[in-house]
Amino acid sequence: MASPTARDQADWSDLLAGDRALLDRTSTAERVADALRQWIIDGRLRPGTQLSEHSAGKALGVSRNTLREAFRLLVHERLLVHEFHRGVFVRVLAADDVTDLYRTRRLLETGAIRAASDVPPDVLAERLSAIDAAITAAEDAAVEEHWLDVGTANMRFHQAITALAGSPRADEIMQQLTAELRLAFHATSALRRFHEPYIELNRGIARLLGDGEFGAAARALDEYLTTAQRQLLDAFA
Amino acid sequence: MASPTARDQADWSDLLAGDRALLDRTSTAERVADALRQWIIDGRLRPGTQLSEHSAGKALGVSRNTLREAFRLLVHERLLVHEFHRGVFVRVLAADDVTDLYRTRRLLETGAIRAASDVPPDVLAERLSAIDAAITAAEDAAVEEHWLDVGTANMRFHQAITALAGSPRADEIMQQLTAELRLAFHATSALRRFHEPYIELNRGIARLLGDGEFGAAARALDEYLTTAQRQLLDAFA
DNA sequence: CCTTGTCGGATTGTTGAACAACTGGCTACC
DNA sequence: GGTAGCCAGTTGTTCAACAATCCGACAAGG
Repeated sequence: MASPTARDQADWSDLLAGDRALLDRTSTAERVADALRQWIIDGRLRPGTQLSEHSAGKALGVSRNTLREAFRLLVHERLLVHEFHRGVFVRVLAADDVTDLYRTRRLLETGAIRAASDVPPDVLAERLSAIDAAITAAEDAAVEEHWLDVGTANMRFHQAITALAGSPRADEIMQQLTAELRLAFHATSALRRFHEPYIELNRGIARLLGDGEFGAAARALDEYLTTAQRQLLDAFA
Repeated sequence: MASPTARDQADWSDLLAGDRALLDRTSTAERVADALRQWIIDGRLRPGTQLSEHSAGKALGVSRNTLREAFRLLVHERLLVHEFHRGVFVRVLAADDVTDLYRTRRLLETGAIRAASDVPPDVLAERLSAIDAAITAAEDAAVEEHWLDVGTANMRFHQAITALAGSPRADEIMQQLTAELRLAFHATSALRRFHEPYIELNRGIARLLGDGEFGAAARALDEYLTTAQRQLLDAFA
């Protein structure tokens, strides 16, 4: 049917298609949004601070129009709020927001665990190892007392839990939720050791998952989230 | 404490605060996005069609920059796709997308039903009545053979199911998912009677919910979604 | 026949300037 | 003390321009 050369070419295009995203193919507005998002997630932009179009545009070296496109993206991700004719501000979470964030996470994460029972064994093993890797990263960061990295690794743990469902959309939603949750962490600045006690709990959940105890793992995670939520809400007051 | 006049004024501001949104307080870009979103949801803009900045801007009477802001929003909602230096197109769903949409819906909807057992009775009754209302609307539209309205009511049913969780974020996610799903319906144009058989199933689920049989309702919905997914995927081929 | 090089029109990406609309604070006035 | 009006600064939106890129057409070459 196909000559050898033709098959080779097909292989090329398959391989190349994966790297298409690497060839910049990204607008200035998106790169600006990426930068701002990282600044917010890292806590370098405190909740409540206003981002004036003029100064932010000059600082980043982009025009006002481009900056506004980037703002739209981040507003849509709830990291910024837009008040008409007043400007954009880094979002300040209310207690209600924290409650709802945990409610939504509970929905997604426990659901993903329940869905894990239908995942074929080899794929499941791969996803479980991603969970383990996140826990290990958290442990390593903890011994070095890099609490910000512990937080990052902990977020990755929860994203890996969500990834059990194997749904790109669920993954993206979860990523957005965790980014939003960072706003809460940074709002309550005194939480340097907030994440530490959860590392051990994470291990326990991972162990249950490894044993195929999906129901028990879901219940444990549910309880876990309730505790974390309460603790964060307490820190709010 | 407060003088009568002061209390009157407080009443005013409370009442007025509800109407604040009516006083435009919304940017042109958002209104443009709303319009385009409705056009896509209604199927007046077919998947795959390109939206050129020049002609769309002239048609809607807005500048190119404003239009681009609106495009960003809809791209973020996955209703449009943006190809660098090529333009924006109404999204064309692949079979994978349909699968993932149903996967995510299953996560959210069955999770919401499970969460319903913790909702206080009076609030629960209110939310269940919203579900009933959606079903009734679908039945009414069915007898008049307005199949597009049946689809809309059916979407509202599933949003009402999700609303059992009482999470604004989950509600918004679900709203986005249903909008995205419309793309699939319109891509397979031959589905005029696609929604009809589900009305009865919806009734059955609502009955189970009313009886407090949350586990059974979740299982029924899960099965329901599996069937619907298969049927839609078949229509894709 | 198929591939490759080249060209020109059309569209998008991005910028800067301009003006209208609005906000927030200041002042003067009662 | 409160209120109306004014004013500087910011945002909302448009417009025009230019650079970068895409796409189809057409020609050249194997």
